[in-house]
Amino acid sequence: MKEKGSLSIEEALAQRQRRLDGLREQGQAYPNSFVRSCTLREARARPVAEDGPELSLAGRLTNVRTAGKAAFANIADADGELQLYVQQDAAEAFAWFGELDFGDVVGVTGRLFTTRRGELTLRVERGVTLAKCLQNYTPKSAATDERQRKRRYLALAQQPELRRRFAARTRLLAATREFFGARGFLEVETPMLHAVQGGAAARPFTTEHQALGRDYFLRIAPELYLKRLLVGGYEKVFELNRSFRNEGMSDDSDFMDLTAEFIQALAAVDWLERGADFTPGKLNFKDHEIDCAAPFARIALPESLVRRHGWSAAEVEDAGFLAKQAAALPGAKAAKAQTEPELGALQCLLFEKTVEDTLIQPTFVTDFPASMSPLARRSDADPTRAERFELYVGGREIANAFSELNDPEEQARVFEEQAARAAGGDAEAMRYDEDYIAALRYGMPPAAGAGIGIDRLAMLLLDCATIRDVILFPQQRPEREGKD
RNA sequence: GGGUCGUUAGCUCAGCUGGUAGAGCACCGGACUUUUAAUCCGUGGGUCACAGGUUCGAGCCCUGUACGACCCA
Repeated sequence: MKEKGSLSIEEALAQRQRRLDGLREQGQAYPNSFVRSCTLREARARPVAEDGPELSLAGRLTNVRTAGKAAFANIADADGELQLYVQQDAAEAFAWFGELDFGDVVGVTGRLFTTRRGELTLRVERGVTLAKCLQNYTPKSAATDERQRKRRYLALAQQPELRRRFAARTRLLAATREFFGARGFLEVETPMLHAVQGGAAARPFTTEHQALGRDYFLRIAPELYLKRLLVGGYEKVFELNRSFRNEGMSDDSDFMDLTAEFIQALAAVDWLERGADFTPGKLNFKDHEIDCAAPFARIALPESLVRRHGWSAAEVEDAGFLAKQAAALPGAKAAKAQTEPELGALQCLLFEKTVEDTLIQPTFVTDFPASMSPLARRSDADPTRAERFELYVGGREIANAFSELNDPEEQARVFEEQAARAAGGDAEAMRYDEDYIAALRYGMPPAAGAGIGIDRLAMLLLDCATIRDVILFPQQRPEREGKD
């Protein structure tokens, strides 16, 4: 089936198809299995001898170099790569090899030898096509970032370093579990579908339960369920799983958010701050070197505004003054802040808009307004403040921690305020959760808890500028059909 | 949702003042039995995102649409 001239992409795909048809005619084109002697990485440790044992190896064809009556090729498996050598003397294997295309998944059998240039190579005696690649597969041409995320499987197949990145992410998850496990925390799973919106300030996705005939929300946080478990007698629990937020996509947030949320009874928030000891030494993130070895900086939220803008301590506690400053900011939130000037909301807004980005080195931000912390315990010293901190690294919030509000009557009042905001049109406000109040009324021990944004932590550790680079299948608009 | 920029071969990109489409790599054919981003020789490959408009003539100018990137919301 020789062609004159070169092939258009359509013709090249048709040729792959014809070759598959040929395999079908010969028998099973998609063999049930292939028994390999070892992985390609393991093969590199095997003894090399022309009279040595036969090895059966498998992988995807990544490169071919023909040389007349012989050919060299490379195959790659999950974590290794090896060169193949096929020569015309092995007639059957040579003929089989001639029908291969880039990207085919193959199994080969032969003996190892070392080439003149010192490259460990398998001399192929027999070969079998395990899965024909019917798509264009051009390993030497780099695809765009966008395409790589949409066809992640293709990018993964062609880039071992990308596979290593996601393997590193998985190790981060395992390390997180080990960290909590070693400290006596029990991993739990709490509901993904919530009947009542709560646990965080965010707009949820809604869904419908057919049999129950009512709407549910994809959870925005597991927090209220973890606290129910403290009422149930557990003292240390954590959950490592996703929450879902119905918000715009950005470099910092996917709509799915992987968090490690944990809570410990009989602890206060300062325990959490002392516990942030599992970080590595120095990190390179974007253009910054981040030093995680030194003690983390610590600053009160209002003080951060003083330092950033040179405002006085009195001014940052003055809602009227802050409203004027907020009005100078672009955007709808600023406009909203003007119509509803609440001191805590203004402090948080200005912090978020003007300070957050500047917190490159690890920094604990404390003294969040109680009004913006509906599930946190108020400070005994200053009831306008919550016993809460957030950890910022690389200009992003990595963790949010606080002493838990366990007074059912105060929590009920807070829920009423939240419900009133919701009724006023605030889509992110919590709703009154009767069952949660009922649980608190049985008595929840004092406790402290936190949530760590694992996706963002992965960005830091792996030096990725966008969250889409640490999520295997990030949310994307669907690719248009008909394009290969 | 708003602003800016972009969309040309399978991939990455050129394309002048509006004058009938280019390169590298990939692919295909030929040579080569230890090559390795193999090398050498050769031939193809295009609805210039889509739809209109201006013009003797549009990849290029104008309008709209789709998709994407960045910034803002």
